[in-house]
Amino acid sequence: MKPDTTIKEELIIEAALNRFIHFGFNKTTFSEIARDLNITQQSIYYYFPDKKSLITKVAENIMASFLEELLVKISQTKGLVEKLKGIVDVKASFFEKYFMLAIDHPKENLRDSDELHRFYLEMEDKQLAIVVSEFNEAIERGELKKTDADKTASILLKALSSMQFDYKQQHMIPDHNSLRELFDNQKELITIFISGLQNHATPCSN
Amino acid sequence: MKPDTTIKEELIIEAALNRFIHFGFNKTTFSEIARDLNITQQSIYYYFPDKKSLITKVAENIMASFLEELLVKISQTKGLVEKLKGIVDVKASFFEKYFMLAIDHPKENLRDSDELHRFYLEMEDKQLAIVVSEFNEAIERGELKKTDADKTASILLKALSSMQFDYKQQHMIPDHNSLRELFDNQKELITIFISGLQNHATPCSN
DNA sequence: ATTTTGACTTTTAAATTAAAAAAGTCAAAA
DNA sequence: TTTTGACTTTTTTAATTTAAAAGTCAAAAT
Repeated sequence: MKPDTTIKEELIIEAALNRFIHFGFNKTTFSEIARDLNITQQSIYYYFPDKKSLITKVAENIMASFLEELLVKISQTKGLVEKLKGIVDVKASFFEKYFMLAIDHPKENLRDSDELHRFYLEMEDKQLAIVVSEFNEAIERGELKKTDADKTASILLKALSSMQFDYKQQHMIPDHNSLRELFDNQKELITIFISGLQNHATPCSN
Repeated sequence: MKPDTTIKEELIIEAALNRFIHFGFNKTTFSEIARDLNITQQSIYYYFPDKKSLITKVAENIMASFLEELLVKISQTKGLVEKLKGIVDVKASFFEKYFMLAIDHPKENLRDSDELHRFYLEMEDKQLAIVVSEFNEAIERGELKKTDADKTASILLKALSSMQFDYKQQHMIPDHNSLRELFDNQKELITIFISGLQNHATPCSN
């Protein structure tokens, strides 16, 4: 049975997340979170030593559920291309839900804490690791010719990331249609890219 | 024979370019350019109505020589992949020379004039057009299977652009080695991508 | 004892203002 | 026709203030 502290902590995390989703990290204050919970802002300090640690905790939660969904999706699909497209789908749904955390307030955006930045890089690493392992499995299945999975996966991810949503060019809020187009392009790229790796593997080459 | 005005105009453009290369558009003033030419800043206004028009003129010159080099390079290489890699080379050399114009001063960077922005988009269009036409010619040569050249070229360029140098992440000045790695990655992507197109386009679905 | 809070200090961000520098104008001189 | 000195206007930058949020702590409440 959960101790009281843990429950309260989770309530705070939940309330914070709700604020963060709508207003971003920097535009959310402790007193706002506290007001939502009918407590005083000082109480939060009993559970979290500072704002950074609360933000980190929230980010960790999101990332964990992201990775979880990713793995579920991959396990539910067959074939390398379909698995990779599945990754795009998961990314798409998370982006639509949490893009405000990436955008935050336009001007503020660059000053994320070192911690958060380290975190972000860690995430990229994990994604890369997942894709690499899928590549290797595809090679074992004979679905893909032998390649330097590390290098190839890294190139693919970089290529996809370049297609990422650019919050500076667009008008603040990403609209559903251009996001859809973006993710469709990513999927198309995956198809061509993997086909390129397969080379003669297709049974119907002339 | 060139009239005097044209010569002087070109001198100003040249001097401005030299300043721009080192300090960017925003950190360069008319009086600095004038000082370099031993004239007063007001004289520049005789040739250019305002700063924007001088910048535009300089940018036009660079872009023109860029496109020129691009076409030369393409005409000198054989085979779609080699031509595309040639494009990367030209882009690389121009970037190394003119990256300051893209970076400018970090904070100032976002406020380029509308004109310059339109210009930039125009350049992207032209590049796309070139790649599309190379795709079509490759198809005619039988080097490539029939595809929607427009769409495919656009996906390739987007994928490549994502791999672009990100001046916010790095530490200001792009170092030669990481640029080299970047452009090598771009070339690798091109190889895989085109290879993918060569056996992908046929409707051989299972 | 654990948790919460009021009263407080410190830090950081936002707004205001003042000063400086650059952009741009124009009539007169070269 | 081209250049310049003397000028005004606009934009940047820096300095100052103000407000708000972050963070501390001892006392009160549960």
